[in-house]
Parts: sequence; structure tokens; C-alpha cells
Amino acid sequence: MLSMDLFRNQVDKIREDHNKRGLSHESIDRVLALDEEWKGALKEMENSRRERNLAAKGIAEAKKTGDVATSEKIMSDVKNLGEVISALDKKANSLLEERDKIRMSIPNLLHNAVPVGEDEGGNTQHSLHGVKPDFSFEPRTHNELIEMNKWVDLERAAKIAGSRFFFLKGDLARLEMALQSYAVDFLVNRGFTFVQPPVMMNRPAYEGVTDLSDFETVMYGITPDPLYMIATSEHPLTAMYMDEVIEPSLLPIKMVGVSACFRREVGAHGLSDRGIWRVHQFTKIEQIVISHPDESWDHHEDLLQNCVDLWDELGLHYEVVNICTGDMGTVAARKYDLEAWLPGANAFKEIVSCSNCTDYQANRLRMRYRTSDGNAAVHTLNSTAVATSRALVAIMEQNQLEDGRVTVPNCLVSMMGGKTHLEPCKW
RNA sequence: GCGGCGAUCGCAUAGCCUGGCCAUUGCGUCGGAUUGCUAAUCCGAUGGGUGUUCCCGCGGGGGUUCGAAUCCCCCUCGCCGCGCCA
Repeated sequence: MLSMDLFRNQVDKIREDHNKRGLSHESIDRVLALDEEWKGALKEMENSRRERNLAAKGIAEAKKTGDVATSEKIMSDVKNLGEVISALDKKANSLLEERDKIRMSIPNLLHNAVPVGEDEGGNTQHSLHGVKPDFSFEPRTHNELIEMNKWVDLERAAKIAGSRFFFLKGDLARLEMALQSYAVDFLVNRGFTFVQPPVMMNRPAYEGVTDLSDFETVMYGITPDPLYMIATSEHPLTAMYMDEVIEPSLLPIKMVGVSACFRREVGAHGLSDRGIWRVHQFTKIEQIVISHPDESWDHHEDLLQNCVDLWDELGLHYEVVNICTGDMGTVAARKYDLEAWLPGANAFKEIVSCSNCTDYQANRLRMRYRTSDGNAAVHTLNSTAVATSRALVAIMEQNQLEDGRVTVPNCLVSMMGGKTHLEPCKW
């Protein structure tokens, strides 16, 4: 959410941003109009309140001196003031609510370096990493590999849970766990604190971190409790300091979170989504930084560098992409994606998303830090380290051998009990 | 799940019984002053807001009242005990 200060004093910045995104200015104008209306209503209410406060003082004084006549006169004069105030209060509140409802839907201001484009076709390559694998045979898709090696059971998962769920078995399941340990160790060594979050959140906290439309298309609601399954540990970890004033000496707060992630994936279909690429439940290791506003762009580059180093060590071929204006979403001000090369699909596909959300989530969450000049919003950043199901797909497809076995990345061998290749599962 | 107790500005606290001055005090943090002593002392600031001599704010929501941190009801969370339990 953009601060009201921005609307009142620098609205041209918001307008320029909307032009870049190709959005109409209707919402901006509506926020400004409602803000003026709200100010008017509030002024009216405050005047009545002041009147009541003065009267209350008069009554107190009169009663002290035993002046019954005066106190009773004032009391009858202001008897209906309470109702007037509560009516004005209601009016002001509904205007404020309406203003902020619209404000919630207005996207974050983009960083200047974000390329302008209508959709994902406008994304630009930032850098290319690793070596494209060269096969002496026709490489298999990950779907073929998990089937021939019996590493994943989609049918039985569908039977007991539904489509897009999976059982992970044997060496591939073990590799999944190795990836978790590897990624956590990697980031702990770079000064991040390992945090395991709740996997359910209440609505008020959730509204602080995500686009409102996500409640319809992304999150699972829990019955009968008013909770939502998290779509990523970014959400609980970012909301962790909701409604708090953070001591500046604590900044930056750097966390590496691991959790199961749950996504409804409404509307997602297609051949490319089969297997374990797009699923309702997967595990993700996530980097989170809560930062001083002046340092967030440096942290954003650090988060990307951590990903690059981590994925280089896995020995994979991938590219880093600058996400363009049309593909950005509401929360991030700038975003890099890592896209891994999938030989089976003959394409680069998204495995990591690295965002600086500046003060957008912090404003919604009322997450501030103390300054000599009052409290100010912090900045929040998040980046995937490893989404294990997608990392497994990339490793399987890039490291496959002609017989269908898969070479374990060197950095994971020790966590696989010395095993250098994934062997088929017997059943 | 049951019973008891609680929630006050970054933290800790007073005020609540008995409704009415500016929500008290300590600590921490920040700013300033001063002094030769690894620092001390003094002063100031330190929840939010459209109108900043004003208004709001005492976990959230409702109610009573001319007036609620204070009285009543509901909810949330926490602590203690009991029950259940991986």
C-alpha cells in the first residue's frame, strides 16, 4: 500500500507509474477525492468532540463547586451531542474505509530500471549462467524420468487428495531433503537466521502481505477456523513484525525460512504443468530481509547474488531475467526471476523469484522502525532460495543419463550418504 | 475443553474498587547542553492524525452515561491449574 503522504504530496509519481504500467488514473483520483471528503467529515466530527469535551469539563467544575443548576443546564444542552458524534464518526469511518480499500488495490511504485513491457514477453535477460548440457541421446522430460524410476506417485496422491498432489519416493525424496539442508546451511553461512514459521495465517495478517485477489485464486481457506494455508513462508516471515516498531539496531533482519507451501493454482492447466512442476503443495526455502529503506536496493542485489552462487554450486544452466512492468504484480517494486534450462521442454522455466517490495507491505502491516524524526516504514524483501519440486525437475532434466539415472550435484553428495546417482525405486 | 487471573505509548509500571485535571513513573533510544576522566550529570523529544493552543489512542468490538483506561456484555490473545494429547 502506498502511503497517503505520497498521494497528497507527490501524486505525479504515482501517475507516471500508472502510465508505465498502462493503467487508468481512475483509482488515484478516487483516493484523492475520498481523502478530501474524509478530511471534511473528520473536521466536522472533531468540532463536535471538542464541544463535548469542553462541556464535560464545565460539568465537572460545576459539580465540584456544588453548582447543580449550571451542571444540569450544560448536561441538557449537550445531551444529544453523543449521537451527533457517533453519526459523524460512522460517516468519516466509512469514507476512510472506502479510500483505503481502493488504495490497497493500487500497485507499488516501480524502480526506474524496470523494463517497460505489456506482458512476460517484455522481460529482458539480465545474465546467463552455467553451461547448456549437451546430450548424446534424446533427453527425457522429467515426467518420463519420474515415471520410469518410480520416484513420484501422482495417481495414488490424486486418489487420496486430488490432482496436483504427489508422493515423493526413494532417492528423489532423499535428494529433496538434501536440497533443504544444503540451502539452509548455505544461507546460515551468509548471516541469515533459520526460522520455521506457522503454515497458517489469519486474514488481517495475510492482507498485509499479498494481493487481495490471491484470496480467490491462490490461498486455501481453513474450515471452520478463519485461517489460510500459507502460499510461501515469505508471508508469515514478512508479517512477523506486524504492528511493531523495530529498534533500528536490529536492522537488517535476515531470515531463511523453510516451509510447505500451499497453492490452489486455480485456472492452471496444460501439458507443461504436468508432473511435479506445478503442484498444490511443495517445500520452499526462502530468503527474507527486513531492511532500513536506504539499504534495501543493496540487499536486493545481495539476495540475487546468493541465488546465483547457490545455483552455480548446484551446477545448473539458467538465466536471470528482469521482470517488466506488465509482468510485475502489485507488491514488488523490482523483481528478478531465475529460469532454469529444461532440456525436456527445450525452454527456460521459472525456478526463483527475487523481489524488493520497498515499503508496500510494511505500510499495510504497520511495520516501522524508530528514527529521531518519528517512526518510518521499513522495507521488505523476499527471494526464493530453492523451491524443491522445481529444483528436482531442473536437476533431473539437466543431469539425466541415457539409462534414466540422474547424477547428484557434487555439493549434495555428502548429504546423500555419498551417493552419486539417483537409482530407480523398486515399487 | 473447563476454572482462575490478566492485557495501559519501544520495554516495564501507576491509575480501575469510588467514571470528570494534561494517562503516572522508571528504563531504553534519539537530540541538545555541560564537565578532563572508559563516563557522569542536566534539559528536551520519543503512539496516531485532517485543521497540531485541536482531535483520537489504555488488546478488539459493542453497550450504559452529559462524560469511560475506569462500569456492563461479547471476542481475541497471554499466564496458572485441571483435562486431553504427537
